[in-house]
Amino acid sequence: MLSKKCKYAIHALVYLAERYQQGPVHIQDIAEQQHIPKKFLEAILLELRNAKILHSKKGKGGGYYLYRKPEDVNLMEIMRLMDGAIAMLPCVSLNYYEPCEECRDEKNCGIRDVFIGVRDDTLKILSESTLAQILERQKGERRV
Amino acid sequence: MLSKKCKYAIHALVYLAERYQQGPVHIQDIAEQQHIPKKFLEAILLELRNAKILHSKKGKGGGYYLYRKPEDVNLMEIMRLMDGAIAMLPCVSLNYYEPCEECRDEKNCGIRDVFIGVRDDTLKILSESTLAQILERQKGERRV
DNA sequence: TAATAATCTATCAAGTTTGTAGACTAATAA
DNA sequence: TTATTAGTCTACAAACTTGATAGATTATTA
Repeated sequence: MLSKKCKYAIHALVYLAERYQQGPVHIQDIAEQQHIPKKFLEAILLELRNAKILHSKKGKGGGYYLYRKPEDVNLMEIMRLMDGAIAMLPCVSLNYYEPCEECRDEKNCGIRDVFIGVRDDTLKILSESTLAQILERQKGERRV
Repeated sequence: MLSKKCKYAIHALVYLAERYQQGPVHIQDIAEQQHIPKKFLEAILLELRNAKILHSKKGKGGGYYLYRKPEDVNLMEIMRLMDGAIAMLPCVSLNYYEPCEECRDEKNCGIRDVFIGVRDDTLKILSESTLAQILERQKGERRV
């Protein structure tokens, strides 16, 4: 399950993607519209800023805005940033690999094979799911 | 990530699948061989028993044994039993559905669509991954 | 009926997640 | 230059979840 932190991050980013190239949006605004505790959101936005996904502007008229194009930000990256590994087992994680304590013979582990498959399918979808795509789908569905 | 509980369950079941139709195996044996805290394992096996995946026999010469054939026990069922929902968002879970607090318009949610895709791919693999298959792969790989 | 091994209840320690408070810093506009 | 605005940073705490343990009880079998 995604953490609340990660869900908040995704919602905030979609919100900012809708306002791409329309100047800085301030935290308060995002927090209220997306029902996210402001102080918690601050920490999240800061992380996204450090990851070069967002930029910020201080002072009056300041706020956060998307640094990259909405088509260049995908859910794989966001989820790794917020929640860490996407894989279901540490021993199949690409970015957060750790050997399984239980496992004494990783190469001959039949369980591992299953989760390599799950990981690959999951990463494929998540890496192809960009903010632009999410916006596109929402608009598309609204017309129905 | 899978919980330790779930990993323990899978390992214990694979262990019992290797000893299918060879009489009851007692907890102590499984716990030692798979390096699982005995008392914790007790609770896990009990749950698996209540789910009709295992049976048990009390008294001397007693223990646990697989109730169904190894090809009739898949990881989807085990994971749901141990960890609950497999989906990454409550609003796309088939067995543990809950509306997302954040979401005000579930049908037009572009985020949701992504995770429906992830869920479907994941469930497909997990439901096809049976204890028999896991054993098969391990044996196959050992020959190499 | 003694020994064995599963069953049940209760509890606890540790870690993680979520949320809050307040001081500090940079930018802007008057 | 100064007041105001709004992001930045540090620290913390409540709530929840996970992982693990202890001990009494019950059923079975030799």
